[in-house]
Amino acid sequence: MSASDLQSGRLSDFAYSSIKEQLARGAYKPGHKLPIRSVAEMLNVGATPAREAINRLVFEGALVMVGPKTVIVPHLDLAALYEVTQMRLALEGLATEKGALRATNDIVDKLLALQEKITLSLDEKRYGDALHDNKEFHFTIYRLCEMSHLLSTIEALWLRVGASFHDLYPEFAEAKYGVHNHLAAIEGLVDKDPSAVRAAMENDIRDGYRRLKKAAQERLKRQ
Amino acid sequence: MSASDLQSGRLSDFAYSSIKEQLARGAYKPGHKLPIRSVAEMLNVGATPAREAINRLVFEGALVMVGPKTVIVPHLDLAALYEVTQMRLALEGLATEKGALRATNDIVDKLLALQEKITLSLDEKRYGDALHDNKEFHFTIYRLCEMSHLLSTIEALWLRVGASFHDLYPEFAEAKYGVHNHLAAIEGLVDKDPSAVRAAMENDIRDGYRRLKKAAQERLKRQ
DNA sequence: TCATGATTTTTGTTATAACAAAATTATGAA
DNA sequence: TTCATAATTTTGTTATAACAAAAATCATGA
Repeated sequence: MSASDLQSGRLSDFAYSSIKEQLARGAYKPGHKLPIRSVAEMLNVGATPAREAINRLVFEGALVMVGPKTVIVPHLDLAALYEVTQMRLALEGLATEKGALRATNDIVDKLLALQEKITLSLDEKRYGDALHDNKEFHFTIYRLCEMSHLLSTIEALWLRVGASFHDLYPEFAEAKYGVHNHLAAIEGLVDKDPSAVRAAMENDIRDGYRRLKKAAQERLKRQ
Repeated sequence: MSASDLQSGRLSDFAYSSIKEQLARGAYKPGHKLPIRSVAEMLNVGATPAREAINRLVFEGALVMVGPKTVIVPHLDLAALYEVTQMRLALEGLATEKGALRATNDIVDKLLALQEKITLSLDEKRYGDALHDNKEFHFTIYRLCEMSHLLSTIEALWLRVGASFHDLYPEFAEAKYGVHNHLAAIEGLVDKDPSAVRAAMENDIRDGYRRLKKAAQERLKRQ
């Protein structure tokens, strides 16, 4: 991917997406520094778009400033994980409940297909694919409420947890977590029962939180 | 206020705060355009900080892009008001519930003092002061949970509604709304009853929503 | 008067250079 | 070695100029 590939002419957006993707795939270890000029050179853009992208990610919490002139990929931080989880429960629960009644048969079919893909990916230990489809599963439901600002706020939360905890996901994903919750959510959609869908999604978020927390704690102990 | 007054050396932050303040006090009518160069000249800064501030406000939803090169102060939009209100209920409810047990006697005293100020301001028709202290009342409670990212997300929501609906506040504030809810919240804090505090705050948010909606609808009819 | 096309102006974006401040490295003494 | 201090490099920020594209204005026709 290079700057010329981007449909939007804005290099700032290109830089933003690029860094975000690197973060989401865990390309940078926690503590890794991201100086403007390095990022600019890496992406073949000027300092202005690189700076803008970095600042935006700092603002969203995906990167952190540890000094007046140093931004790094955040370290594991259980307090942050807890805070993000609480916000996720509130906002993703809201999106779920508001959108649940709008689920069509097509949506249900899409979710079922996604769940099959997820299960298959987990069986074949393709955790990256599983995580990708897991995200798509969630957002397929959240998009139903048609609240754009809510959606983008939720996305920022996913980015935040993804950036800090991505290196934990492999061991985290092994347990086939989420299958049961996802099926319960689909059932709630079919039954036109918003609060049931919400409960299922909240359960999914809480399960994920527990596993991530455990994995993070073990990681911390080992080091 | 001029650029040299700012403690943070960053002109971007100065520009951001300045525009935000203008928006919050309703200095710009909905539809007002904010071109980078005009803002830059007005604030005596270069194009870069002005651009950065505007983009940030667009990202937060306080300003909107209506064309590839035109950002304006958003028009009244009932759908947006609803969306923001739902998010406020979720996030401010969360902050309230998580922080309620940490309220000390000092906090309660501060809230009581603020409430007296609010009532006095309303009696004397100083609505600007009343709104300011109302915000301080809310955030004094929200700050108790000590979740910084949650706090800044909530602040962005207040900015968003403030920017679009500020011109409605005078007629909106006349009804002495909120007094009862605020007192109920304080009572819940004293009783160490988080869900009671949350209920009071949610009630406050909902009351405000109803009034703003009504005022907006009347305004729309009249025009 | 109104639409439509051409022209002019305005505007957002970006690369770049300069500056000040922070971060890093080197140096020195205990 | 260890710690403080000085020298050096790196870095964030900002103003500016140039460019392309959008918006506004004007002109022209019916």
